[in-house]
Amino acid sequence: MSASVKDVALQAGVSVGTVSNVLNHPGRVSPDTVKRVQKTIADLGFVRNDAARQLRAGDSRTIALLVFDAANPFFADLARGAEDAATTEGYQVIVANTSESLERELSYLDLFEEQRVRGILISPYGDVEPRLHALKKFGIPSILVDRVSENQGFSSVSVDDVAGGSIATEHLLQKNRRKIAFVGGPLDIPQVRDRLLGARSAMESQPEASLIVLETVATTVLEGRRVGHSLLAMDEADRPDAIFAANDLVALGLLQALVAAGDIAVPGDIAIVGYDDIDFATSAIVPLTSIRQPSALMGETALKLLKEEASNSGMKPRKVVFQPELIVRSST
Amino acid sequence: MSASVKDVALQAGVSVGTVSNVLNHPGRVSPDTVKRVQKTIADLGFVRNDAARQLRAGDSRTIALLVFDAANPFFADLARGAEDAATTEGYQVIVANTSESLERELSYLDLFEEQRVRGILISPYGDVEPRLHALKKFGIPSILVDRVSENQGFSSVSVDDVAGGSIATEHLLQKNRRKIAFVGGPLDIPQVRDRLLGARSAMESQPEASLIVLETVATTVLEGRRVGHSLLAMDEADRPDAIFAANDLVALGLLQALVAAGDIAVPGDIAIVGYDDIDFATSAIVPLTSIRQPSALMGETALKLLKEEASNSGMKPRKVVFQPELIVRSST
DNA sequence: ACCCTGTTTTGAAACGATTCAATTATGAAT
DNA sequence: ATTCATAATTGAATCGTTTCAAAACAGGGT
Repeated sequence: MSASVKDVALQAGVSVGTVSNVLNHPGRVSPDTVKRVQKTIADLGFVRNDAARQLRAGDSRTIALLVFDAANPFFADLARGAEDAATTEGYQVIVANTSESLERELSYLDLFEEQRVRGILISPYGDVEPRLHALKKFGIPSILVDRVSENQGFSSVSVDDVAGGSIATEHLLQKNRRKIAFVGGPLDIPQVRDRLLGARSAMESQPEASLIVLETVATTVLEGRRVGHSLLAMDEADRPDAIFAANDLVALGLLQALVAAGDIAVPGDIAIVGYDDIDFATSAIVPLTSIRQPSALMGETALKLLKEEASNSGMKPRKVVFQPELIVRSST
Repeated sequence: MSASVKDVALQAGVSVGTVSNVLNHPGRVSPDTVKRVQKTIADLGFVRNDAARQLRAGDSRTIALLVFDAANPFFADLARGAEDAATTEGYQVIVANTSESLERELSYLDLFEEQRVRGILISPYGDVEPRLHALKKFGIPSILVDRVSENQGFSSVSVDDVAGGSIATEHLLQKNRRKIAFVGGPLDIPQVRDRLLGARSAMESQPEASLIVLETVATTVLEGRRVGHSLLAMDEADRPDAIFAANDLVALGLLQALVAAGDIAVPGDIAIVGYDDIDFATSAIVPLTSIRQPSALMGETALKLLKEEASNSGMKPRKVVFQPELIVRSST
């Protein structure tokens, strides 16, 4: 169907080795020959077969990025950061989305292993560390993104979520809120757990304040809206006067439900803090106070760590932890 | 480094052909042998090398999705639709983002060609049809997404953007707006051009109404905000009383700039219509009237078309055109 | 003419899975 | 015991590239 090096070699009157050299080490070939071969390549429409190249070379130039919610702009930003860094390093990034399915997460990891990708950037959903360990032994390194390794086995790029949760909650306490609700879930997701942990620790400074937890099945706009409606149905006396949402999507969902109803004012009745500071937090119906994470920078950093680990497999895992930042807007 | 079929064959006391059959046609192998080989595979930690398989087989199970703005939730939704459909069809989707760079767009297409992907779903940014034609001749079909083929050469899944632009503008006219601004760009992007075209045609029914065009360099929140600020700086008498934004990102940017300033009311002074009806339109500072496109369904449909074309290369290009839908919210 | 050095070019081997024609094993029927 | 059909297994050939030791070539110095 399509031309191979052999065809090019034949047509150009050189050997296959020379064609390959023109492609990969043009310096080793005389200028005349380079020109002639290149012309033939153009004439025949030859395109290198990457599968064959990779088979021979043994390694690929592809890095996989696996996230569990591509619809979250936080991950979109992170992906962009990683992609930009990859381009300058000569790698290409493929992004895969597991949509919060453990099954898909594992099946993508299988796929990446078959494809012998150069490395994996992963924001894990389930408990994949054992699987990642196997991959590492196999020669495929991983970097955890937005989460630290449970047992120090992997390098990671994350934000101090405990600190973030604490900052957010302190901010609410400082605004004289005393009945705080944490909305997010599932609670076994480390990001969510840590943010809640931070919230709890901040509560200790105010013994008369209380924290309730409203768990969701996912950190999405839809779930936020659902909880918002349940708050509306609540007896007014029992309602919290502040909400710390596990991320901005949940916070926006809450806003939609609460503000649309009209009889709950934000921040008058309920103050809301989100998390991630996505672009859309600024333009929300009530501009959202949020905890900013340096998403693109995180992606970029993760890619750089991965690059080093891919070329030097004996490295000790490193942990890069960014500090979160409170961005105050109208919602508090 | 890692075990190959040969190693497995040796260890299990069978031939490589048998190992391959266990992997691909287990029915042809006796149950005992299957069991024994599978045990050996597990013991040795054998993982099939996809490059070798693809080299031999000649075709891959990978479909590429190329978009020019992965940060736009519209494309995230579209990607999810395509991915879901792909999973059920046994394909895998890799997503690549060109960030509105023509150079990157072409370089990704080169990459996909080298990788011999099964097909390409592309929402083109630049004028890539000639390139796609070459790819087709090479055996790699493409489906245009969110845009129709200039010369009928490719199948496409799109929304009638002219109709969408027309509906949006009619809605504004019906709300008694007479000085309408179209904000978006660059104007050589077909989606933008068509929406403007639709707007122009709707204007014809109202000779005393006027349409001005404020071109942007990209359809992003940032550009929307920029135009918003320039509107603020405008003499009040000259200001439009309605805006049709080329997409929701631009509309949200406009909202941020206009509403934050406080002296322009939406929709009081200026009504705004966006396009795409992304999730965040609902929770915008002024919930946004928008033109809805069935994004996930479009992704799904595109993948199905591609699948058919990949298995039957002689097909006539088909065009699927969805109708856009006006979603009215507070911003008008 | 010959040797030496450095530059180009060659072509067979290797990467690892799949295929398929050929071979061997199995067992039922005579 | 022999034949025959069917099932199971084999292993060499193949895909297209890269590598690398060896061969060919060029040209300067004696």
